[in-house]
Amino acid sequence: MMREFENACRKADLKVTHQRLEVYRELAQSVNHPSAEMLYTQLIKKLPTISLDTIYRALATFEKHHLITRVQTNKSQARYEAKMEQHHHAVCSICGTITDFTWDYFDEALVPEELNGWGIVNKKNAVLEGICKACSR
Amino acid sequence: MMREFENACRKADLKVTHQRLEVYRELAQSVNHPSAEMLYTQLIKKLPTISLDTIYRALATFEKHHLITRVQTNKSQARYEAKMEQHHHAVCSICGTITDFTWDYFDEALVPEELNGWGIVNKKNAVLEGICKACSR
DNA sequence: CTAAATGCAAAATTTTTGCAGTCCC
DNA sequence: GGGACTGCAAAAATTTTGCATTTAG
Repeated sequence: MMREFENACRKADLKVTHQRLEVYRELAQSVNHPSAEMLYTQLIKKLPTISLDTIYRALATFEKHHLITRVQTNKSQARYEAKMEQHHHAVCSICGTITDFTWDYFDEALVPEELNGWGIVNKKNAVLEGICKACSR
Repeated sequence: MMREFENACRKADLKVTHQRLEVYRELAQSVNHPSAEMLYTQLIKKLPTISLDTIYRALATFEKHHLITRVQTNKSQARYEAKMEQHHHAVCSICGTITDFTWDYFDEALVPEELNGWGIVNKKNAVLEGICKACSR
C-alpha cells in the first residue's frame, strides 16, 4: 500500500519525504476520516518534530493530486480519507461518525434528465444522514 | 413565505426579530447557497448596523430548528440554503457553484442491505461533482 | 546542486463567546 | 417586565503564508 503511494508520488513529481509517508500511512490506517488536527495528535507520538502546517500542506498536496479525498461535511473542520475506490458515506447526526458503504445500484443509475445541460459529471456520491446504532440507545 | 417562516419561529419559541427576518429573507431569495459572510455583505446594505455574529447566530439557530440546512461542502466556509424540500446538489469543481436538482429515481431507491444494521436513516442525498457548462469552455 | 519540502512563527480566515444594552412577547 | 436577542469587542478555532533551513532526487 505504501509502495503504491510512493509510486503515485513519483508519478506526480512529489518528493517522497518521511513526513508525507507518515501522514499518508496514518490517514490510510484510520477508519474515522480524520481532520488535520486528529492526524497531528496521532503523528506527533511517532514524529515529535512534525508540525501541524506540514500536515495541512501534505493533505492539500495529496488532494490536489487526487491521492486522497477531502470529505464533504457540514462541520467546520475538514476531514479526509485515503480510500479512493467508489463508495458512499453514512453520517451520524449525533456522534458525527462517518461510515463507508458501497451501493452498486446507485453507482449504475443514470443522472436525471434535468441535469443533461448542466455540464460534465465526474463523481456521483450518496450521503446518508441519520442516527447510528450506538447513538440510538 | 415570510409568513410561513414567522409561524415556524413562533412554533419553535424563537422571537421574530427584524434581523432574523432579514437573514432568512436574504437566504431564501439566494440561489447560490451563500455563506454567512456572503449574507453579511448583502444584508449590510439594507441593515447597516447588523453584525456578522448575529448572522452566525441566526443561521445556527435556524439550523438547529430545521428551518434551514447547512450544505455539505469540502470548502472551509459553511454554506446554507433555505429550501427544505427534498433535492440534491451538483457542485462545479472549478467555480464552486452549487446547483439544485430533483431525482425521484434516487429518492425512491432503498438503501443497500449493507446498511441494514447501521441505524436509522433520516436523510438521503446525492452529491454530484463535475464541471458546469459555463466553466467547461 | 537545486528545487521542493519542512518547521517555526506569525498572520489570515472563519466561527464562537462574554457582556451590556435592546427588543419581542 | 423578563428572558431572549443583538451589537460590540475580544477570543477561539481552523487554515494559510513568509522565510530560513533541510532534504530528496
